[in-house]
Amino acid sequence: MRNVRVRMAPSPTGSPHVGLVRTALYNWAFARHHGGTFVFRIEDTDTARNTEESYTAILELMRWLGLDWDEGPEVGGPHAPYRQSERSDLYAEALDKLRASSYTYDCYCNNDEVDARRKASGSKVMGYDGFCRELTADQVAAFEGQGRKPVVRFRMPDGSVSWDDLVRGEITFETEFVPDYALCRANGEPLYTLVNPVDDALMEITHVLRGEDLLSSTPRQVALYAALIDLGITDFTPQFGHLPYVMGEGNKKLSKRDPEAHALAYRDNGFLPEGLLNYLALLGWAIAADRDVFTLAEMVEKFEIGDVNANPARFDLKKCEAINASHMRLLSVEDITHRALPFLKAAGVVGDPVHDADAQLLELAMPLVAERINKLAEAPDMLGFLFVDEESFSVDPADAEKLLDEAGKGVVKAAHDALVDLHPWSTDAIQTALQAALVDDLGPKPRVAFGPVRGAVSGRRVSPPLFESMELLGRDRSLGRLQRALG
RNA sequence: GCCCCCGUCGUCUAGCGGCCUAGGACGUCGCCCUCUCACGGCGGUAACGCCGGUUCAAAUCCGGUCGGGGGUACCA
Repeated sequence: MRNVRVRMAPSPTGSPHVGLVRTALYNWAFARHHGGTFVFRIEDTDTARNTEESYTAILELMRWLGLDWDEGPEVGGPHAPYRQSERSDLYAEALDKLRASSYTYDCYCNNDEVDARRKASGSKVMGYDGFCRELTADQVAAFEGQGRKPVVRFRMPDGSVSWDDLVRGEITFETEFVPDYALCRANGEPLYTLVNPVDDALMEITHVLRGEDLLSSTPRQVALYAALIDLGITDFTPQFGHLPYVMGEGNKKLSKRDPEAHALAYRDNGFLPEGLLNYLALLGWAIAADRDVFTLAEMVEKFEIGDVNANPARFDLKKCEAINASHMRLLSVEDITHRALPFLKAAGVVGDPVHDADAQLLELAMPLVAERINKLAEAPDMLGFLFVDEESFSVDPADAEKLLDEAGKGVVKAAHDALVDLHPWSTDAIQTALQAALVDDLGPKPRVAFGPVRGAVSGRRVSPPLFESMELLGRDRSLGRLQRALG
């Protein structure tokens, strides 16, 4: 078999979509599994819709995910450049060859004329009717005389076109239902229909793994490939595999309007790239009957395109979070600390750069929270109370109301009294003292007894373990906060 | 309308003729653990769209039907 070469070819329009990530992942995993080449190409021929922001976001996304490409923007390669906007001469050349052949013809029709003819003929096929297929020189002269500029149309062959889809098996289209299509605009600008197959051919792409939405354009490409081969532009047709959609709520494709659709938002919300990727991999593929959590390396080892499911998958944020949480559990405390740092800095929990004292405290505190957060972005809320200045410290108003009523204050007072002369100030000693003072003497259930203390000290109803937290906070600050809660 | 794709628990899936009174995961419900939360443990809930056919035997193969999705551009 020829060396595997696959590509991801996004259009830089809008904010990158999770469906794009899934497609990129499958291509990447396929390439890595087969020891092939992963090409990254930017399809920015539609100048009206492309933006530089989107282009930058896609690169940033790929880098964050760790889906490295062997050829493409910023890394170059033998088929550079990899942005279609910089490859115009290549398309012009291919178009010239096509135009000089009988595979295409110049077409002078406009939409209204085509519509009118269809209405008159009663044809059920919607697209172009082939009117200009056999124009005489006189007819061409007449159109030119009217100042019309032609588009170049590909002449679909008679009969049928079929291919063995890598995920769906044999697919056949009768070409009577696949109208002749334009390869470029009348102003000469090449269209996707030309540019995409030509680049795949030039870049020697062997397997085209793309979204199901391109399924119906595949017969056109297969037919075009025959022409490209005949014209010596390439010498083989790639294999195609059409991946199922990633759906949103209801029965529609996950759209850019859905917040879950935006890939970079997962990074900003504290997801791990390995968590997102693992979840997305599950949308259409399974590593085993009884396993959901795996590493990228394991995926590379096991990924077969033939195992990909053909039916569309609904995106489920809950499961995505659960898979992410599993990956959090796989990380060392040091790793989580390192990765949570940007979130802690952004929230102002620690400074940037981090002071030595904060770094030390973080090292002690992180083990307490690492296993109780499911996303990195949850770290600041859990840790903030340890780092905040006493002047800025405050108890969450809603939690204060629940925890620090009259009874709660009684508990806090008792806790303060029990701890004021405590030595040493250690987790064990604090726990023993509070247990004796609050539970054994006053009698309430532990959860009732420790709640108000937790609120007074951490400022929240939910916090890292109380006694450990108080040890880290130190005697003065702990007692001070208890005192404050009483006032 | 026409063409194409798809159809297993609420969701993602395993299943590729007998191992299936259909397995796992998320969700959900109950219980346990417990200083809160999270983790963890145990148990429950819940699916082969429908109708025919092939076969000793069908979730698995075939046909039809219904349902969902996509395409039908001088968008990609």
